[in-house]
Amino acid sequence: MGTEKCDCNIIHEDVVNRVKKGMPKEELLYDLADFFKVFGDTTRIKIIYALLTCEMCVCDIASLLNMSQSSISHQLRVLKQARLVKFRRDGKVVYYSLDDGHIKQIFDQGLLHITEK
Amino acid sequence: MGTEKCDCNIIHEDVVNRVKKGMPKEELLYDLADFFKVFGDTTRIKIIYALLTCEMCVCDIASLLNMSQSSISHQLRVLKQARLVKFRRDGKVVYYSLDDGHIKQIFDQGLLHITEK
DNA sequence: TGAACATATGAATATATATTCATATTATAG
DNA sequence: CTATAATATGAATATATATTCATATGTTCA
Repeated sequence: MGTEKCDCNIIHEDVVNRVKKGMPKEELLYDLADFFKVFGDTTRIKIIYALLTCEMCVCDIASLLNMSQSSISHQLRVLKQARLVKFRRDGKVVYYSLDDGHIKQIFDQGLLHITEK
Repeated sequence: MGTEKCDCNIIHEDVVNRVKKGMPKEELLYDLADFFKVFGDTTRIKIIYALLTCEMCVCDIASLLNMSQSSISHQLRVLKQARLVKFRRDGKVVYYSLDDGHIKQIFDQGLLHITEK
């Protein structure tokens, strides 16, 4: 070998091989990490929580979180790209709302973990 | 006011106030983002997926993922701090395993989202 | 048409974080 | 006790990303 990145011996080769077989495809794991990355930011978490109550326009979200319109808009783009929010335009105003049914359940599972013990 | 971070007008003050009331505490939202941040990295996702099958030692995980022992150890520390993995020592070898019952469900919800449509 | 407003976005900056490298710690075997 | 192996960890580096700033785009209304 020689070009192994791993700098230690395989202690349990059978285990490693068995686990390797059960691992999902690299790409799927990458996408999954990318998906959770979206939830890994306080601002985005707050936006999502707000939208759990009702749809809101960009200004309202900025007011609610006391943050700049620009930063909210940037984060809404991230949420949009992750297909977590959708929007509708009404004149000058753009209303954002949630576009995923799993969010609440994912949040609840997360809350279960952090409030546990 | 004047010291408002938000640079736009509140268009729907009633909505903002209503949503504000429903928002969880700042600290909880921060903790939740911190929790999901742990899942937002491919290496950690892979480690967790591996441990879903069975407990593994550091070397085995490094071999499995073809990464250095050090980086795996660093990431295991993150997972440990997030109370997502636990470990037991057997001589020189340290075995890691999952320490949370919600992980599988959270992953499944995430997979539902990314494989949808 | 043009002024005003809501939103979007590119670039710059600041900050967070993943990996590497070198080395420390802990345990076993001889 | 010493050499070796498995793991842990601090510091440095490289990379990702959140926010800001300036400005562009799109829409309404006078």
